[in-house]
Amino acid sequence: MNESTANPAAPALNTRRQALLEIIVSDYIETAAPVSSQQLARRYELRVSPATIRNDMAELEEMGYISRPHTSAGGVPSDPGYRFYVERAGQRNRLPRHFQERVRDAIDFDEADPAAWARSAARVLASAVHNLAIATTVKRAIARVKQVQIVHLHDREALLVVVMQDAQLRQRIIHLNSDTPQDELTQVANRLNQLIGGLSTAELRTLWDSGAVGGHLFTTALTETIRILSDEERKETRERYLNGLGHMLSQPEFQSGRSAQDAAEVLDDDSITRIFDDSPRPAEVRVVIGQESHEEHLRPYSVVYATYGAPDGATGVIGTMGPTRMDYTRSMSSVRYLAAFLSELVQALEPSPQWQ
Amino acid sequence: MNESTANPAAPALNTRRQALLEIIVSDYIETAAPVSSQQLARRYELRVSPATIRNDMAELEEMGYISRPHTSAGGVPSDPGYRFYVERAGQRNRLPRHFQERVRDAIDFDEADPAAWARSAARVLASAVHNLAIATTVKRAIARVKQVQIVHLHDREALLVVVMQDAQLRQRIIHLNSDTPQDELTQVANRLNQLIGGLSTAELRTLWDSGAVGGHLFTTALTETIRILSDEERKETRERYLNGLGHMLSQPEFQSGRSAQDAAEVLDDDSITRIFDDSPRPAEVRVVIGQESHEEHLRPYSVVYATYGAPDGATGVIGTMGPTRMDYTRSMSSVRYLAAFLSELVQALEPSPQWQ
DNA sequence: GTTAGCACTTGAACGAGTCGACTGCTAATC
DNA sequence: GATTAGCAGTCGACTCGTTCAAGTGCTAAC
Repeated sequence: MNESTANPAAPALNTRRQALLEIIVSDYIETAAPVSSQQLARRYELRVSPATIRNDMAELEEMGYISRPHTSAGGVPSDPGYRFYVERAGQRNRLPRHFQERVRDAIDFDEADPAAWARSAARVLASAVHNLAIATTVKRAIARVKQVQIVHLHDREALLVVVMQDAQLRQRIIHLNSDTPQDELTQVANRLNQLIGGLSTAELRTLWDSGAVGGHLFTTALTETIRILSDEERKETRERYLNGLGHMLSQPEFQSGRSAQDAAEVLDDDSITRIFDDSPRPAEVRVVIGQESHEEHLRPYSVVYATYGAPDGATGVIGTMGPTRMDYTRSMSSVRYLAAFLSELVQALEPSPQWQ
Repeated sequence: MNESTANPAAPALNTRRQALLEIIVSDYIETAAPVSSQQLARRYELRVSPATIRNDMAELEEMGYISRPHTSAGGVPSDPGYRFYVERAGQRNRLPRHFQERVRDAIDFDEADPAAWARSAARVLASAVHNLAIATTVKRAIARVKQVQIVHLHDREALLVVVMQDAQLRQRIIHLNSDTPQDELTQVANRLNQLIGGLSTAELRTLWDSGAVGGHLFTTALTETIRILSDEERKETRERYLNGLGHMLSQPEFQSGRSAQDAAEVLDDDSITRIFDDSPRPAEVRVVIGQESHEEHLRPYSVVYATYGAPDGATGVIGTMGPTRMDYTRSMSSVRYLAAFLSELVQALEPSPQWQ
């Protein structure tokens, strides 16, 4: 990205002030203390005096990029300041040390278990960015059945297992007319499989409407399969894995003032998941800074997240949440890398086109 | 339970002091403020003067049941004081209002998904006791396979789905010699099922050692099935669902002093799960109070938990964690009820004896 | 064994005073 | 016109002393 690219939405700033703003944001991200003109002059080779910096900072404050806790205090970036920083420096790659190795060690491909992948990914991400991390399992917008299986439980109950196109499993209990031996259940399942393999919910409904073949058990299994698929499309069935709230609460903003309780409540409600609903296309990392969020509860925080999965296939979300003073470059790099990594794994579970 | 039953491990107390101690503990649980002799005299009909209460409280302090934040402050129960209270009042049934209805509304039997049950149970429990709640899915000490299924993915990869005796599903990717059509995969699965239905890990190993029938695919599937089962027995595969950290952090002990960060870190590490390892037999509710815990990190908290599931079958754990000043009677009642409720659900998934 | 009375202890709340860090402004300088 | 030195002014953080109310511990009387 070109150094001189300015945030299009923001009022123009001369080059020195742009550079200064970037330094202020990055210094504040690092130290968590309001940055003063003197410190800036001392720590960075700016070749101007503190007084000049003060003038520039007054200008930045005027334009809304920074604010001051009180009259005689240093500058603290405001949301537009962070936004400027993200647009300007967000594409830089700053993975934490040994991040790739850590990811590879933590995630076991052969498990074939998107839930386990998501859990591990959240753990690695949380410890890399020192904030809360969230990963969801995957889900397709359009569910297709691949195969079903009916397993005898006891008396008049059996377990219907549905393997979906993206290799995810779902199960329901079905109630039978009479106690039926496993052989017969398997027969019905096989017959069903020949008819419904690869079908979507809509196609299954058509089949059902056509009053298809088969007795009571066949019909029940078909009905329940349809119900599972439509639940799958309607409900948010993706499992969420959270990790690293402790990391986040160790940030200085929670030591005094900021309520840890509010942060904890975010875990239990669905604000985060709702943010994720508006998911970017794969490979794009999205950043929502403080007040930019539509979710009331998330206003005090920033969220960095990305979609992973197969294009037009099963997708999940991975991201991190923390105070607006978070290390955006590191967070974006880590999220980008993990999303790409998980995408590869998930795509390996997708059926290849010729078997579709 | 007889009112005069004293905690066997504790030094003897006359009846009035026992009653006083119970009142002190229950008052402190309710108000979270050190209880003074005057308040006790005013609020409860004790028929003695504050001075007498002071003498009794001095005795209770001497014996370690209560302590004082500072010289001129009221009494606060210490761990043995809570223990006394739990032994004396723990069996009383004090379910929160409409608790049964809330449980029934929240938990959907037909989903047949122990993970969904555990998630809902944790949510209901957390909001009932206003503390952190934890529920795990179930797991058998000895894993048995019920049925397997092999589903084509693409090229040389297939998905091995294992339905276990307790209706739980596990999956792994298996690598094939050559791209094999679904029909053939199903055939192998059927052949396998006739041999291995109901077998334990040990029995599967014997079968494998006998150099059983079948080609490469058959052997691979058998090997991976064995691996899944032994992982199941070796690893802690139970999924944990946590809920209500926000409730817990709203308790007054976290408003000032007590670190919310420490509490949050408990979520990420395995202290709680390790406590659960020492699981009581079903129907027994276990209470671990503060310093009684073997887990360093859990010392500042109390945990109330119970095992649920089928006797000698699949078991999980449900419990709640909070500051030592928690409502033990309510917590124990709620946990007891939920454990019984979940046990019923899980037992419905167990195979009936004749099909074993 | 119980109670009244009283001296004593202690934390919490409040306000005044001090200190240090930093800014904003003005006037001089490049 | 931009930059800089110098300086008065502002504000939070910290400390110290005071006051106040709550509650105990002890003693002597009942």
